[in-house]
Amino acid sequence: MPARSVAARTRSDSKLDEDAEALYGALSDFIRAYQFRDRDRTYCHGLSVTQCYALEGVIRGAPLTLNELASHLFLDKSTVSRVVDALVEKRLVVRTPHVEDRRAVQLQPTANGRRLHRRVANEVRQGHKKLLEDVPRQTRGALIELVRRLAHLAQRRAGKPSAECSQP
Amino acid sequence: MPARSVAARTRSDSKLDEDAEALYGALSDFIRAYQFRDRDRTYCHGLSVTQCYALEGVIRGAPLTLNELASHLFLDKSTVSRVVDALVEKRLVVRTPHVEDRRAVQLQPTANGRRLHRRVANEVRQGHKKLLEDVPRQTRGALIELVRRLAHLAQRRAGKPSAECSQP
DNA sequence: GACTATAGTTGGTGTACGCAACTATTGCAT
DNA sequence: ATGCAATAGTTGCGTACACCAACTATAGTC
Repeated sequence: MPARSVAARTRSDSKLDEDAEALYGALSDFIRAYQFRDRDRTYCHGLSVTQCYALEGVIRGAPLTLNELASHLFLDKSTVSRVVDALVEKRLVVRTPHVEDRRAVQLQPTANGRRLHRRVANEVRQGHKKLLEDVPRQTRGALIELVRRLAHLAQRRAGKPSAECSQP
Repeated sequence: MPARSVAARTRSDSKLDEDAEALYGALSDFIRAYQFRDRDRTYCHGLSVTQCYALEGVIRGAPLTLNELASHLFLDKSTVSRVVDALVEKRLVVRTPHVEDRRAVQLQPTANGRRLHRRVANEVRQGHKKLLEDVPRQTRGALIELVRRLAHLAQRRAGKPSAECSQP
C-alpha cells in the first residue's frame, strides 16, 4: 500500500462511513414506508404479503420443493409449509408428490394461481410505475441496476445472520 | 396532445412497464433478503427490529409524543405504546408527562438508550459499508439519492394503502 | 358546565414466525 | 439385505407483534 494511504484512507473511510449512514437512513425510511403495506393483514385479493411472495416464488421456480421455496424466501420450512397450506386451501397451488424422492413434494401453481398472480403483479407494477414516473428516464436503468446489486449483496449477507449480535 | 403520441406513448409505456417490472423484481429480491434479518426474533443487543426503529425514532425526534412516534413508524398507537413500554422497561427511554398537554407524554432517550443506539447504529453501519464497498465510488451518491427518492415516494403511497386492493 | 375531540393505555384477538419433535423416506456402509 | 445417519416435510407450541375497540384523563369549545 502506498504512502498516501494513511490520511487518504482515513478520509475515504469517514466518507464511506457517511455514505453508509446515509444509505441506512434512506433505506430504513424506505423500508418503514414500503413495508407499511405489509402490515395490512390482508394484502391484495386476500393474500398476505408472504403468500404473495410464495406464490410468485412457486410460479417463477415451478416445479420446486418446499425446501427450495423456503430458502428462496429466507423462511423456516415449517413456516413455508403453513404458507403453502394456505395457498393450497385457496386452490392457487398444488402439492404433488415428488416423482423421484417420495419424501419431497413438488409445488405447482394452478391455473387459478397463475391468473391471480397476474392480477396482483399488474397492480404491483402500477405502484412501481408511479414510483418510477418521478425518476428521470435516463437514470431508471441505473437505479434498477443498483437495486439489483443491493439485493445481491443483501442475499449474501443473509447467510450469516447473527454474527454481529449479542444478547442481553 | 400531438400526433406522435400514440405510437410513442405505447412504446414508452411498455418500456415503463418493463422498468417497473424490473424494479419490482429487484426490490422484492432485496427486501426478502434484507428483511431476513428482521425475522430474527431478537435483533441486536436484545432489541427487536421494531424496538430498534422506535429507539431510533425517539433519538432522532426527541422530544416527541407517542402519537408522533406512531405515525413515524406507520404503526398503531397501541402497538407503539407497548413498544415504548418495552424500551422503558429496558431503561432506554423515559416517558415524561408533557408540560403543556397533560394528556400527552414526551419520549426521551436515556443515556443508556443513546449509548445502545450508538452501538447498534455502528454495527448496522458496518453492514451497509460492506454493501457500499462493492458499489463504485462515483455512483454511491446517486444510489443514496435514489433510495431517498424511493422512500419519499413510498411514504406518500403509505397514506392510502388499500386503494387498489380487493378482498375475497 | 356540558359537549366533543384528542392522547394514551389496556384487553381481546388473530397471525406470523421459529424451534423442536416427529414421521417417512433415502442412501450409504457394512 | 439391514442398520443408521441424513433429509423432506408436518405438526405442536411458545412468542412477538399487529390491529381494533373500549376505556380514562385531559383539552378545548359553546
